[in-house]
Amino acid sequence: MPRRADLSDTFCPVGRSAELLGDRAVLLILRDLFFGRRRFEAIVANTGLGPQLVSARLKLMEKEGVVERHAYQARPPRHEYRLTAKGKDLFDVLYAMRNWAERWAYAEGETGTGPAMRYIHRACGTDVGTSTVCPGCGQPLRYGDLKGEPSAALRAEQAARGG
Amino acid sequence: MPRRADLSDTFCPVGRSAELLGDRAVLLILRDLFFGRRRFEAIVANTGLGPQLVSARLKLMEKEGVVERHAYQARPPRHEYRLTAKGKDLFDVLYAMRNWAERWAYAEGETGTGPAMRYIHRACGTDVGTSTVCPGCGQPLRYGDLKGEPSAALRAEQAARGG
DNA sequence: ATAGTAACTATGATAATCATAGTGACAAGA
DNA sequence: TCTTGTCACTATGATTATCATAGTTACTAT
Repeated sequence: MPRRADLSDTFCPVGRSAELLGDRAVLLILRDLFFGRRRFEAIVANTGLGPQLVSARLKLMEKEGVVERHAYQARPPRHEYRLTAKGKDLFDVLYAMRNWAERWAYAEGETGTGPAMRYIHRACGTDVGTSTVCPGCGQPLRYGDLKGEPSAALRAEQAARGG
Repeated sequence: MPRRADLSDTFCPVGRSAELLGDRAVLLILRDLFFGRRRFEAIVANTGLGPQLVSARLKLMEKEGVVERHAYQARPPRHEYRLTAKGKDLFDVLYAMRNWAERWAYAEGETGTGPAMRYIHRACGTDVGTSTVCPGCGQPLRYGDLKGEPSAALRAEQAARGG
C-alpha cells in the first residue's frame, strides 16, 4: 500500500493505539504472549501467520516497548519473547475484546457451546463471566488476577494447529 | 494481499474480534462514531482515510452488525451511520485503548501536556483518569456514563483536519 | 445556469501479505 | 561421520489492499 498518514504523534490516544493495535497480526501475537506462548515457532504455528509477518511484527512490538527478546540459551542461540510492563498493561484491551466476542457470539438466537474459556478470579474464586469487575467481590480485574480454563473445543482447536 | 485465513469461526474470542478490530480503519471509524460523528464526509475528513476505505469498512461494519445506516432525509438522499447496541458494546475496547495510550504516552520521563481528553463520571463528578472503574464511587464505567472534555490541543488538531 | 454539498465509485500506482522454499547453527541418533 | 531434526528466522514471487486523485449522482441554493 502507499505510505499512509502516521498517527503515532496525534493527540488522540485511540489514534495512537490504533497504529499498533489496528493490526490483526499484532493482536494475535499479543494473545499468544498473554497465554504464555513465548517461542517464535509456537506463535507461528498457533496464529497461522507466516514467519516473516511474525518476525516483522515482533520487531515492531519490540521497538514500541511491548515485548522484549530474551536469549534462553547460548548454543545454539535461542530466543523467546516476553511482554514488558507496557505490554502486560494491554491486558485490558485484549480482555475487553474477549468479553465483547463472547457476549455477541450467539446473538441471533443460536445456542452456543458456552464461552471458549472460563475465567476465575483467583482472589475469591468467582467465575467472572464477561465483566470488567469481579461480580463476586467487586474488584477491578488486572493481568494475573484470573485463572483461565479453556473449553474442550478450544483445546482441540489449538492442538490441531500444533500450538 | 493474498487471501488470509479467516478467523471468524475460531473458538478463540480474541481471534474473532481481531477479524474486525485488527484493522486501523475500523478502529478510527469506531472512535469517530463514539464521538458522535455520524456523517460519511465528517468521518473521512477527521480520520484522514480515503472515501473508498471508509465506504468499504462501513459496509463491513454494517454486515457485522455494529453500525446501522439511517436515512435522515429523503430528497436528496442523505444517510448517517449509528452504532448499534453491539457497536456501543465495543466501548470497553476503545476505552481500554485510550487508557493504555494515555498511561504510556510519556513513559520516558518526558513531560506531556496531560491527557488529550479528561473524562468525568456523570454519576458522581469524579475525573476517572485512566481507570476502568470510577475511582470516586467504585462503579464500573459504561458507554454514556462519561462526559469527555477535550484538551485545547486535541480540539485544535481536529479543527485543522476539518473534523 | 452555475456553484455547492453529501455520499459515494473508478482508476492506476504502490506496498503489504501470503505460500513456499531456503538458511545457519547446533543436537541427537544410526 | 552422516543423516535427520529443531529453532529462529530470511528470500522470492504472486496476489491483493490501500492510497491519491479524479469523477459521478442527485439534489439544493442563488
